[in-house]
Order: sequence, then structure tokens, then C-alpha cells
Amino acid sequence: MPELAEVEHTRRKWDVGIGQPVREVVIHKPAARVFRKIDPAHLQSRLKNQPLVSSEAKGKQMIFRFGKKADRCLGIHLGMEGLLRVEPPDFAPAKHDYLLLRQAAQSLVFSDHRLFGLILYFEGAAADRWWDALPPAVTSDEFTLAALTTFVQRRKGTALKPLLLMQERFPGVGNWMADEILWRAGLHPETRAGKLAPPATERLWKMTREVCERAIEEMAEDWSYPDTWLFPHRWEDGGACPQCGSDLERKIIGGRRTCWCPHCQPAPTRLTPSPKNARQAA
DNA sequence: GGAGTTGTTTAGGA
DNA sequence: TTCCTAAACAACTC
Repeated sequence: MPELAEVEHTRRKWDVGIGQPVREVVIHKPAARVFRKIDPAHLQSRLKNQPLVSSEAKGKQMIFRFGKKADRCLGIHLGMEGLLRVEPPDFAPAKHDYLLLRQAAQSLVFSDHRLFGLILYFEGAAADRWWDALPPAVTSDEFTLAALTTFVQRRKGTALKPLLLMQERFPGVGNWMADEILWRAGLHPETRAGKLAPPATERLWKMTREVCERAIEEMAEDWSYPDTWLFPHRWEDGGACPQCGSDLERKIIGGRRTCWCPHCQPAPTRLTPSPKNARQAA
């Protein structure tokens, strides 16, 4: 489940190869779905003998820059279960290892057993256009309370859970992170965005930033989080709220598995019918 | 063997 | 037209 923090952590794995040229680009299965947007043979010829010079992550997207001018760029999205690994230089790709960059000291491997990941390739100005067009990080200065307020008003009919999964506004937030944010903000995942009062919108804004910042700092090597987070409790059967001890509830909301605390995140109150509607009902 | 899971895209409905 | 929902994609685990 690669979300913002896992993506950042994953990106750094390949940094061991910075400064070294790629001796060979191995495309394990050129017809694999991960290459659906590019010609893998082109990628193969353009990266050969080029040094890896830098890497960067933005939300769930990663960019690896190659070449003396850093203008040959590999874009990677991990999808649901994509992974980056480092293997010995003579490593032979296994079944789900679709891309392998062989360097003198190691091989950089991209694997994805479910094929929801995506490999992209851009050169020169096209790389900058792609990277610059990605939405600003929720930890950046551009993610303001005003911007969030505008967004929740425009998406007033959307429940908060699917709202937080919209990458155009919350890049990097995935399924568990959305649950964590709503839990900390004390907001029920089925609350409609348009029903948020200003203080609730502000809590949502603060907790979105807090969870995204702290996730990168506090994630352990095995992608686990402290017991004080909702994270370790949301997976187990049953499970209790680490704040109040109540039994956690689970349900599919917006098509996604959702976990929340019924005590800390009370269900949205029903609308009181207007006098006119009440007369019609009677 | 069937259900459940994960993120994004797309098609279709309201 | 805009917004929202649900299905499809693939392959593995339980």
C-alpha cells in the first residue's frame, strides 16, 4: 500500500545508485501492463550508459533523473503494490521484476506483482512539464486553508473519505492515511464535504498536514507506525480505538475499505426537515 | 473456489 | 455541464 511516506521511503532505496552509469537496462516483459504508456525499447536505449543523478518524490509519483544534463527522466508510480529494490549487479529478474537497471555495484529493480504500477519516460522540457503540472504537496505552503475550503465547497456532495483520496487536492494520501486523518480530526468518513463547518474544515486541514508530515518522520523500516496511531489497529479484526478504547467500525465507503471510531468520529447528524418538508411528510 | 484487497481511469448515471 | 458512483484493471492471500 504505497502512500506518501512509503513512496518517499521507497524512492531513497535507489539513491545508492546515484553517480553511477547504467550499464544495461533490462526490460523483463516488454508487453507488461506497466509499460502501457511508453515504448520500453526507447527507454532502454535512452538510459543505457547514462548516470543516475537525482531522484525526487511528489505525492505518489517519483522521478529519477539520468544523464549529464539530468534531462532523461524515468517516472514511476507504484500503483497498489509496486516496489523498488536493490539487488546484486548480476541479479537475474524474477517473475514480477519488470525493469532492472544494472550498475557496476548493484542492480536497481522495479517489481509489481499486480501490474497497477506505471513506468513513464520523459526527456528535456517534457519532463519538467510533467513534474511541474503535478498538484502541490499537502505539506507545501500552497496547501492553504483557503484552498481546502474552496475545494470542500465545490465537492459538497462528496463524502470525506473519497474526498481525501482525490489526488488533485491531496496528492499522496491513500486509503489508510485518509482514515488516519479523519480519525484525528474527529470527522466521520461519511460526512458530506458541504456539511463541514469552518472549525471542522480547519481541523481537516491541520490533520492532513500533520499526518503527512509525521508519517514520513515516524514510519519504521518495516512500514509500521506507533501504537498511538490508528494505523496499526485498523487492520486487525475487531481492534480498539487507541484514543478511547471503543471498538472500531469498518465499512466500504466510496468503494474503499474504511475504518473509524464511532465514539471519536460521531456519525453526521441528520438534517432536520424544513417546516415545508415537515408539513408535506405529515 | 470465491471474496477481499489496493490506486487510478473510465464509463455511465444523476 | 458538472459532479458523483461504480466497475474494471491483475494477481495474490485468506
